[in-house]
Amino acid sequence: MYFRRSMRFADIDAKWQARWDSLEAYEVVEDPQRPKYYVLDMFPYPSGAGLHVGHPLGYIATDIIARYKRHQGYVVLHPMGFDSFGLPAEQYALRTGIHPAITTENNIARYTAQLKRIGLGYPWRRAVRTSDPSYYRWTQWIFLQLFSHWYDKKQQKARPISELEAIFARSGNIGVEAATSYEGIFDAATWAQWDWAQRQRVLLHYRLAYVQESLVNWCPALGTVLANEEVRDGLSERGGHPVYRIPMRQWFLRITAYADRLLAHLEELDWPEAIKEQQRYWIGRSEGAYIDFLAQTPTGQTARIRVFSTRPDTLWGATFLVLAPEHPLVETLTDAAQREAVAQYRQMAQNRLERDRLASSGKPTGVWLGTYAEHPYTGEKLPIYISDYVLMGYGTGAIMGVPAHDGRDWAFARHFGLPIRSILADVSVEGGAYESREGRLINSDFLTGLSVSEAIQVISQRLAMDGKGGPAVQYRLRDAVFSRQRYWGEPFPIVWRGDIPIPLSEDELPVELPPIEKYEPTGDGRSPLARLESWVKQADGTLRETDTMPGWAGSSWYFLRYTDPHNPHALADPEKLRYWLPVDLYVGGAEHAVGHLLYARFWTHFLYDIGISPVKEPFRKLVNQGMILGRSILIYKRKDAPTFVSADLIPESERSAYLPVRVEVSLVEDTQVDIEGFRRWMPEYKDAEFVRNAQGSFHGEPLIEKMSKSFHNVVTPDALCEQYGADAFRLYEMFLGPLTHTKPWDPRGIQGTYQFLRRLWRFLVGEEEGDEAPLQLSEAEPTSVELRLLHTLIKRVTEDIERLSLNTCVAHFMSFLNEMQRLGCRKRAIWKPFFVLLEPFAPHIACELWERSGESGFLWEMAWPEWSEEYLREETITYPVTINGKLRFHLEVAEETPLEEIQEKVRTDARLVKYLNGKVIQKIIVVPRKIINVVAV
RNA sequence: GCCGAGGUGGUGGAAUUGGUAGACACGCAGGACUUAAAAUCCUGUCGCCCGCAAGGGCGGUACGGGUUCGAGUCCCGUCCUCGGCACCA
Repeated sequence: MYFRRSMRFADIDAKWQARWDSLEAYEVVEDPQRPKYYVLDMFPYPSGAGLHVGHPLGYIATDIIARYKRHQGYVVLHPMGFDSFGLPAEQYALRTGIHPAITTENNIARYTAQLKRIGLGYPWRRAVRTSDPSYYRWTQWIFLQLFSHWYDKKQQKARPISELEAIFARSGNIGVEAATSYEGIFDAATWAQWDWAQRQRVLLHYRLAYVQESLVNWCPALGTVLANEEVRDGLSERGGHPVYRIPMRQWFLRITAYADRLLAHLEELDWPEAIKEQQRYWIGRSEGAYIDFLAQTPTGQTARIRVFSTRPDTLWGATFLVLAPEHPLVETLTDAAQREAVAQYRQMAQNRLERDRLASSGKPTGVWLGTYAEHPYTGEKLPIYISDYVLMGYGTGAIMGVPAHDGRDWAFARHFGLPIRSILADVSVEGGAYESREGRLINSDFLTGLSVSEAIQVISQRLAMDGKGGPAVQYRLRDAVFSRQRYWGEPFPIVWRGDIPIPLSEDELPVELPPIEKYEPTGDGRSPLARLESWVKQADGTLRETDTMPGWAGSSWYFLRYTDPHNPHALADPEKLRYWLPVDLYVGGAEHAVGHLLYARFWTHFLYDIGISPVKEPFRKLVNQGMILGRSILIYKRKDAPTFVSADLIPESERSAYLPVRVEVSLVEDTQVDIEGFRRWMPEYKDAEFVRNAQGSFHGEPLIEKMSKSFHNVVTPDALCEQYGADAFRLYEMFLGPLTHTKPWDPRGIQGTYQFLRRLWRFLVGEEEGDEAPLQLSEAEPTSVELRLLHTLIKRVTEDIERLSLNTCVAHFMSFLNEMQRLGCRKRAIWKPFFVLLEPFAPHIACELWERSGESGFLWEMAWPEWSEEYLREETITYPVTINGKLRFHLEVAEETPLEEIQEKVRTDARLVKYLNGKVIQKIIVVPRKIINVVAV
């Protein structure tokens, strides 16, 4: 009986899901007459493992918001699609020879079925996938736009490269303030002399998409280059293979051009402070100054070493210079006697993995070049070192060592016996550097007597005046590597003529990814596409680019495509973009804090500059859903024998004699393990001995940890939906706790929401009714108590949805049902609005109850009920009375009783005397409708 | 080390601007129905103490201070957990 009845929820699910599909209930069309709401889930990568219960947490929340907003009259866009290019499908192809397109197709089908099973109301006709040529055609198009634009710092926007060519023809690059890696200066005459190839080489330094030879993270095992964020401790994040730094020609996007804007616009975003802070740090703006030091090379020439410092005021405290080992001047500045030692150090630094560098952090290393630089004002000789604590990629790759006021410099100076010289009055630098900016300068020529901030101003100006440097701003942010030597990604719309990249024209798009037979990397760093000569070699002698784009290419603009997903003529219709953007609510995991979210912002700013995106910032409000942790079960095996012992029989002191083994959670009921199931599941233990407890059962021990296949603690939504129905599953996901918190998945807990729906069903439909039994609601007038409970519910649920407190909404529904059961209320006037309130959370059962109660129309289109304060009012208010803050008794007064009268009632209350203990009442504080506090001394 | 979030019963959590701490559930215990189990229903469930009982007292939101008539909530200090970053000049 239990089994048959529980199946009914699954039947109801199927009925309504089929109906929504056939009605296309969740497709959406723009309506300029009504307000829009765009709610978005982070783009999933369709992995082979399918969804576990952690994934849909955010999807269910946004589905509830979307349905709620729809009831409120908004035109709601809540789309879903797939980020379907990526390494896992390619690595699967390497193992199996199955084309990534097929793997991806299968995985998407599985994901889609799982998402539909949960009753998520997506407009599936709008689904996009990044690996579809009709989609990546526009990813390639955006790349072409980046390639054909440069960033004008004066106008603070991207401009067409043709305008830059016109400027160069008119006046060279003098006066051009651009985001560029070009360092030379040329005039119009020089530009006119250059041939086409030379001009292209120069322009490439200005384009927002450009190529550059650079040190990259080369991972031989994956046969590919990794982004910095994909490398952890010198190992690849995926697979944990060693990574080496080698030079390679790479595509880059000039995100640094947008650093200032990406930083400044964070202010206006309704995002969690943690994410904003991470982006601020990632962009890492720091103000300071360039300072030029002159140095004599061993051959008697003069070299200029430019350093960057955020503390130019400490110039008189500098006692040495340090260059990054890769710094281009190291070669020329090295004295013959030091050549060997320097070469060795550079060799080591280059191949040294980050892992090793971290392991030895704290112990300074470095080598003196054997030469000196001259202090720009005192002329003092400062020794020049190289050390790997100075990074080539940040600032100028050179620093002045000020040991008195920088901790790392201090450690370095101590280690090499260099002088430590404070330039701040009354400061001790014996035990360590004084890094605070408090104090007055001493021994600093024209800076002496100034405060730190004054001195920074003065020296910065003075350096600029003297031609020895000047104020400067540096960013931690680097340009983003945009090349991947992989197959399963977007091909570049680029061909090469010699060393010059040439963009294809728009009408040649999309450049389709050709089929290949071997997925192995070529081993020399090029992508598998390089083997396809027929594809690479063009009739005109040019060669196709064989790199493909990284995973974040397609995901940096997908939210734009959803507004007009099948438009063959444009990225999207401008009208539709204007209607839908920005995204009003974006929900996803915090792991995308700096990667995806920064790139998507960058692309949107760029597309805004060139008139495509109507907004600069794509995501107005962002919410990070918390992780759902799994509950693993450990059972204990004797280390010395194939014997498992029930966990409750092992005292703490004997634990060390046992080895914990994780059991597949589906073989466990609470902590009790199905031994036969375990033997079948893990045949290597099929003959093991199991020691049961006195009750004859065998127990494991629970452990809360990340949900992962390797921990055997994965719970999938599919089985839960079959057993309890999609609605119980949805409610439980929400009931677990606040959306943003990390929380464990307790498999027993779903009983609670399941029980709630069963009680609701039994209360309204009845115990043993047949499948088609209608719902007999009473037409009687509701009482004031019933109305008060209903309107309280409306108010609570509405307010809680608004602040995304969905767990408390579920609790309110439960309390409401408890009350109605107690009152025996089955009145239509009460339950009809309830069904609307319930629909966003439990759409299947709500729709079924709505239909059975004889209501017409589609429940999901009904207006959201509004509460009315007049029903919330009670005739009497029960005040808690506290004496000096301690709760003593309750006092009931009529609603509109004046303050004085309430105070009088308290003062004369017989119960008061007993608690006063002879104390004298000082005053009586009445907080209207809340509390009464008697102050007595 | 730095940045961010957090610490409330056996468990997940609630308490929206300072106003009855522990809502709503899970689990557990006891009971009803049943030959029995499942399912369902009822009762209890922060700790300690007094009472046969109804009921009452004291303590309690990581720890130590403070502000306030009143603090889980605000302020100062300490400890712990989780997430992120890591030689950024």
